[in-house]
Amino acid sequence: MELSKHYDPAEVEAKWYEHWLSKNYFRSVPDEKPPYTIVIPPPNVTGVLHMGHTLNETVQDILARRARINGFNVCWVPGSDHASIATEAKVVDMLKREKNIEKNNLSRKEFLEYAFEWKEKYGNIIYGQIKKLGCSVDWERVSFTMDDHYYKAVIKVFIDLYNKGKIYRGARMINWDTVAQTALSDEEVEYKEVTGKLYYIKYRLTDGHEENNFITIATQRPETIMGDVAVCANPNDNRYTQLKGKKVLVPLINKEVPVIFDEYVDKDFGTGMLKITPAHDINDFNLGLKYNLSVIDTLNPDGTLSNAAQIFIGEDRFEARKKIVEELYSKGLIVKEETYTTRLGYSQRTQSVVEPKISTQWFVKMKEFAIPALSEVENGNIKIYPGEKFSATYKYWLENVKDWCISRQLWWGQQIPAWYDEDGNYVVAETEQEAIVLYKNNFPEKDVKELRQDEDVLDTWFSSWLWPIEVFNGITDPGNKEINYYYPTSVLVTGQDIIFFWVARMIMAGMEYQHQKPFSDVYFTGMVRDSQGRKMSKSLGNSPDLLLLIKEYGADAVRFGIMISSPAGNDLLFDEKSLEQGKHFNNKLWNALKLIKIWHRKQTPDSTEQGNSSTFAMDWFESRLAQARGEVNALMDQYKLSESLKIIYSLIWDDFCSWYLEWIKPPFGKQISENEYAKTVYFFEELLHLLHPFMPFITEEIFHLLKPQHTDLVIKPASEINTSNEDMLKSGTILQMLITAVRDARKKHEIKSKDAVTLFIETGNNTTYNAIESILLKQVNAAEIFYNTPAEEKGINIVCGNDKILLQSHTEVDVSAQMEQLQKDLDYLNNFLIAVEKKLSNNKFVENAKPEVVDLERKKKADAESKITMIKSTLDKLG
RNA sequence: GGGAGCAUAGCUCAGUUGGUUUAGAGCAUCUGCCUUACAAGCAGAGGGUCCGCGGUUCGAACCCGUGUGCUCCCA
Repeated sequence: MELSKHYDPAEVEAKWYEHWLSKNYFRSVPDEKPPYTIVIPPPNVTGVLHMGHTLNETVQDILARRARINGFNVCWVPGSDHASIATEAKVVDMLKREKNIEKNNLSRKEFLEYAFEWKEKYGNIIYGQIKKLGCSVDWERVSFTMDDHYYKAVIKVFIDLYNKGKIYRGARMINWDTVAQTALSDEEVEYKEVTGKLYYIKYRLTDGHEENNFITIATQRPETIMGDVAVCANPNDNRYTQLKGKKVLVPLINKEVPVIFDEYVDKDFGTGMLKITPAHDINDFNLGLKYNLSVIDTLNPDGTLSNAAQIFIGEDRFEARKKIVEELYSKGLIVKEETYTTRLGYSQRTQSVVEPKISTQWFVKMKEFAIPALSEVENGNIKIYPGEKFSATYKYWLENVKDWCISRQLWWGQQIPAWYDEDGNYVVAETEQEAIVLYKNNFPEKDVKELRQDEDVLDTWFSSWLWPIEVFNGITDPGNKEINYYYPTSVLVTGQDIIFFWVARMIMAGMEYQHQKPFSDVYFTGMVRDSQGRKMSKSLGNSPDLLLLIKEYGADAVRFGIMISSPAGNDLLFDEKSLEQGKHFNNKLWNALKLIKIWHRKQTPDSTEQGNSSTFAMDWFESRLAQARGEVNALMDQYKLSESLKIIYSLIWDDFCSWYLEWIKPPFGKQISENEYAKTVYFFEELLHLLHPFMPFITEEIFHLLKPQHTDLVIKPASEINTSNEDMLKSGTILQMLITAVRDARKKHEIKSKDAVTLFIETGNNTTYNAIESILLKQVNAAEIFYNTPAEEKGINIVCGNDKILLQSHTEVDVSAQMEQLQKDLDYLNNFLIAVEKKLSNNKFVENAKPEVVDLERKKKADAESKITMIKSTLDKLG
């Protein structure tokens, strides 16, 4: 079969993925082998995979494929997340745009039908991308956080925690998203620094009717003055003590409110006088509780002013601010305004300014959950990679954790199983029937036939925190065979940005319901940025389309590119150059295959072997391979994936292609022996196996093109690692250094590669040269080598290690250039010798340093001295 | 404002408990090659005040202190 000039990934990748699926290689059922379990961090069904997902899934696939090769029963569970707020927003938007339907005009049931349609469409897009990328997930286990059993699990957990007293309902200051019109948890608020204005507003005192009898209060939010219920100063602030017992009028609406005193007020901020608006500020709310003040909520859920505001009713809060400022100015009630830098909270999902709001919501008590979640990480039961960076953050959050607001004023999600009567009394139960029974028991005096279920749904994270358990039905069917086998999972691979949202809460849920950690290791990937270090975002347009990248470079090259530039835990600066590097690597592998296939047609019996040189090449590479495999294993165990890939890349490109294949290559017109051929094929297979987790498609393809196989690479067990022979490795290095030194000299003296040269080598290391001689001859195009024989004519002098080489050729050599080079070497060595001698002449060093360190310095000294002698004698001869 | 981390070649990063020659890799750069697997290639080369300052030590990229700059998390 004729192999094409360049490797073409598209067809190959589709073919092998189909094949792997048809053989059920990714299917996992519990058996006697040790399990290796990964649950995918479920992508939101809001859209498509971005580069962050790509990095994540690639890392997981590498770990999964490696574990599979290493004899584990690998189970990688795919799935997606219903992403309550984000998806509902997208569906609402789509309905409006495409169908001209307002959510308000739909029933809950109708809306959910549209939402499920959306989920089908986008869920499938995501799964298609995961396939294209080559992910070895078990497709019979696709899970979704709104699957029937999953839904039941979430409800079951809610009821359980409520009954345990760990969930409660109450009015609290929460974060309100005026666009999505729902409560948010503290974690869903992002703070940004912005420049605002501080308005100094006059509040008139009620007694004494003189015009200028007023106090001035600074506020950033003049639109909330209608919700003021008091003004407050520090009791130690002498400027205001005479106001005790007085009242002031709120501007524009002329409402009378008292002046109160509390040490909370900062005397130095603004005028030292604070307006108290309990409905719109958490601190004001707390003061309100302390002094028994009323709460006047002047905002509607959509951020417009409510009836309670009395003026500008229905105006948006920011519009209202402008108009109120105008009106205050026109009435002479603003003293001044200042620019002021402050931090504002924005909704993670809608990017709107979050409104602090008093609202009755459901909360999870977090303090108790935090204790085991913290100790599992602190006692090393769960290991975080990279550790130092995130353990402290994790600990801080858990030690300062606040209660978790879990109710959302949305439809897309698990509806809260609380049932209310008309007076607001409620019970918590899975079904209405159960609720009625419970209700009759709890409220025997009432006669109610119908209860109304809570309209709200639960926070998405309240479902995804059960992910590692419920994908195996661990909540709905506790102690079943699968959860017992697969749990705890082996590793969680995710982004550092969801350490609190998800990682910490999964540990909490795991400890609560399985009494065991959900995963042994957590591997945090960095964030994917563009090559200039900017975050990838739609607005910047710097987020590439995964499928287009795969089309252009192939999935293997995408995987290569993203992994080679992705140091553990660090952000990844995505650059298509690295994908190109991956594509070139594909081509390199392809060409190595082509070369070996050419040899295949021209084998001869073993008796005509190339002799010592091929034996050396094979023995050396055997050792080099063993060494590299050991390094890769050690790195992989520490999740240093990028470094592992670099080692494999260099092993294949440099050691195998550039050195080994050239060394074993038969001379022009000659043929390779059967033994040499078989060995070379074996090496290539081992290399493909080592690379397979990173680049699964091309490795499987070449593995099969190399020779007829009884198995597929994807499931072929890894062979034992042989020990590497240190002497052999050393000899290999000497040979490489010699070749490079001679080639360098040839180039510097412009000796054409076609001109054969003669080498005179002065060395004490004849055994090594015996083994490597024919390779050396071939690699530097030398006709002959003489050992320890004085040369009659002049030539180019080269110092390599402890040996001296004289190179003779037909080309006229430039003596001065040679001397210059030698002088440079001599200077370097002299300086080096001075440094070593200084060390050795220092008594304290000789006395205090470890003996082996001192010996090493002595050896360095001896080495340097002998080299210096060698160079000097050469220079003398030349001069 | 509180906390954490980082600073090594033009870029992105390695550098294991302080001593393996005067610090390594990939990419980029420069030079020479269409050499019978590969120009998506081969061969070779250049490139560093290890952020500044001070300290500990016989010895510091590495440990300690301090300054500067950047990043992230939390309020």
